[in-house]
Amino acid sequence: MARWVLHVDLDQFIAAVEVLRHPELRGRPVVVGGDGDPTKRGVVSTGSYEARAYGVHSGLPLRTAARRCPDAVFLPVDSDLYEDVSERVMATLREFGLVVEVLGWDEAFLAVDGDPEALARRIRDRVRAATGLECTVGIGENKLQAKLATGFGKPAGIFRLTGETWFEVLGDRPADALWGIGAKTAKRLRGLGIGTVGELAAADPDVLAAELGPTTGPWLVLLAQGRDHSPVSDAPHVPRSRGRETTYQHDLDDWQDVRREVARLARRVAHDVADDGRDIGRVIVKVRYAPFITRTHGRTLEAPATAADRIEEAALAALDRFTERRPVRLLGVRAEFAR
DNA sequence: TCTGGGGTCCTAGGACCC
DNA sequence: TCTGGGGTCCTAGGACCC
Repeated sequence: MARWVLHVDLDQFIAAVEVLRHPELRGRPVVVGGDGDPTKRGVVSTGSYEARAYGVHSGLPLRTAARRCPDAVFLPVDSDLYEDVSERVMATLREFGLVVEVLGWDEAFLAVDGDPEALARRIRDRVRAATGLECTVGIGENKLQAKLATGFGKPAGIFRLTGETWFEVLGDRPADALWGIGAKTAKRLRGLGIGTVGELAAADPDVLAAELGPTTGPWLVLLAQGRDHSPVSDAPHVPRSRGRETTYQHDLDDWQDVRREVARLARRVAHDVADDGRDIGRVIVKVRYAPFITRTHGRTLEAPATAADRIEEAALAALDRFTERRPVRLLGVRAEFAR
């Protein structure tokens, strides 16, 4: 087991990629999201640091972003481009001959020995030379520490967080500073008198097990203590499911349209999974009614299959389990691989 | 005209079985 | 006198992350 874990995280990745191909935008507030039209339904994928200064962050509705930062340049999401650039970044990381675990487009863990700061600097320089992109490197004794460290190194910095400095750095921070605790869990914890990372680290795992579940409760305590034994792994990822969903610019009122759209999404999913030849065991349909009420129903296939007809059939059968006929703003179809 | 799209994992309740 | 108890599977929903 390597002594150190590095977490490499590209700075404002999507916005940075767009600035690379539109150099005239450097230094301006750039917001990437949806189809680039901030009057439509959609959210911000990434804002440049200049945009973030106006309170424009990932997940913010585009319309709100346009109000907060009217001078921003709005651009559509170009997934294919980001995928290509991401591949180049990951290839650059693999050149170091270490175990590299990729996490999404713009993050990776590396298992390393030796002087981690020296290696972090070399990585940062290599990524910049190869792609023109800046990254931040977090250093820890495990993935959790490394991941949290990165937040303190941004932008373009290097930060080390260990068992020794964990509580000094994080002890007084709110629990949702941790990787895996969001707003909802933080609120439930506050209801139990647990506000900070330090308080969570000292909590009774049995009490949290009773409150939050047998796995989640004790895991949260370990999380707050900065403990994590999960290995850095470069094993290829085997997907569990594949789905497609669409938010409509105008709600669908006619159930005939809903049926047609579900069939279309199902065939798209079938096309997506056709190449890898793995059987589908179950199909789940998601309906988000206006204003924002989401329901799901699924259908297990009689026998696992790959044929588009079977997947469409299962999706329509799942759709039949929805009884409410109210306006629909989003439809989704997800196929789960058998086994 | 607030609130994307692609995922993963966990929980809880009911069915079912011995 | 109440009417076990445990295990597993299935399903819908919740929460989180990038």
